Amino acid sequence: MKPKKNTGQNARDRILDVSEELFANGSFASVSVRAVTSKAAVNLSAVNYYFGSKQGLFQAVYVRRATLMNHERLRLLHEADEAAQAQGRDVTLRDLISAMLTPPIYWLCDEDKGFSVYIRFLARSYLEEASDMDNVLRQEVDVFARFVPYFQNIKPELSEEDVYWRIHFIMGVMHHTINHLHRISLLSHKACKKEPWETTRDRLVAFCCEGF
Amino acid sequence: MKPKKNTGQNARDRILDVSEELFANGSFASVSVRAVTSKAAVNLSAVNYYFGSKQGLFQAVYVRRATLMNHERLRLLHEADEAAQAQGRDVTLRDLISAMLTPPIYWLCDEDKGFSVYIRFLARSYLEEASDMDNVLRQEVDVFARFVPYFQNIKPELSEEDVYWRIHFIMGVMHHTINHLHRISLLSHKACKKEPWETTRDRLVAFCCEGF
DNA sequence: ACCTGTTTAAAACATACGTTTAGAATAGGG
DNA sequence: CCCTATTCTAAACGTATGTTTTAAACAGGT
Repeated sequence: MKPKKNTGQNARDRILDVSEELFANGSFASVSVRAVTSKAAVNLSAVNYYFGSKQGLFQAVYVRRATLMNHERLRLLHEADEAAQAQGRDVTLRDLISAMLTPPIYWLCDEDKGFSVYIRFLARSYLEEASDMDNVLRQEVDVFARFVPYFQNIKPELSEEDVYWRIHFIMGVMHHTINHLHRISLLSHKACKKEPWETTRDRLVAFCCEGF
Repeated sequence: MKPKKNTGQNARDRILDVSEELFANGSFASVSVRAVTSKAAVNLSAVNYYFGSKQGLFQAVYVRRATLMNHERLRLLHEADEAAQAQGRDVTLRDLISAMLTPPIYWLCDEDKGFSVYIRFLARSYLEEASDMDNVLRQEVDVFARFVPYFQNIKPELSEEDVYWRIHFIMGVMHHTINHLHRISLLSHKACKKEPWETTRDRLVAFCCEGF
């Protein structure tokens, strides 16, 4: 009768949290429903009860926080846009790329919240053949489409195709960093140390700005 | 008694070819031994006979062509180095990055050979938790280590850490392109068309050169 | 032909999987 | 308190999994 019991950590949320983490570290097929339910300390059938199927659970994990990050990106874009207009200048390339990369990188390195896990989950999802991953991507695609006119305004000589290719490359740098930040030390023959997230973000933004 | 029967397509090779393709399109856990053997038209137990286990098969797929690509990279590096020395100049940034990216991108877009499949397999392997993937990566890491002095020679102001971060970013752009080339159209709102591999390579190299 | 090592075949094994079912426990409103 | 909808539990179902076993087929050398 009542719409929802939203008191702290009910079974549903616990399942989402746990499966978010497991899906972030392993592929869809490699994570079993039993692993999720046992780690979440709920009954095996809870997944099917709340989400219908394992696939339904996966999509629920995605949906839960997807819009937040993209809204944050658009918020940063508008913020930069208004600041630029106030000063009677154009938005800078750095503003745009920073607006795209700051939310995920900030969340990735923010160890307190569960967002860090979600970012890794998201990056991995890109490789998941889970049938409707194309639909899942569409939201992010639409957000980036909003950035395109700004890019073209700054670099009018670029075709739309050029812009999209460069955005594609930026996503590549971002995803790779998300997926392999934990072994950057190995990949660099121990040359790279742990550093604050702003430093990592700045490296990323600098590389992408120049590349663009 | 005889060392090996290398006549064309024996069962072992057929298994390797098929599983290479399946592992390129799906995660380790999502590809079943039965799917491999049935598609390869061999008996179910052939995988365990030849490779000991499913894991053994996966590593065998990796090992089969891993050294080739890295040798090709080093070959291009030496080629550029000698050409530069002959003209009494330094190797260019473009030479270095092109040497890293040309082999995988060329193979990726070469539809005749099975290498295209392998490149996608490789890119996906990076996300596989298959226990010793860190060892698997080491070979590629070692190859890139050979590039580092050249980069530092061109840009002496960069620390070793800086160089490795930039190489890391280049890998990101490359892997992302490999993994998502098939849906670049979707990601770009249909703005990006199919194009010859050299064009794609040049986009990549240009982006990475500027970013570096 | 015989022997020897290699390869293929069919069947079975034990376990893990996602999902379903039927019923008990729980909670809140009347 | 009773009623109803929701949540949770335990057990089972059918199937798919990786691997093992046993033996047959095959090949090449002597």
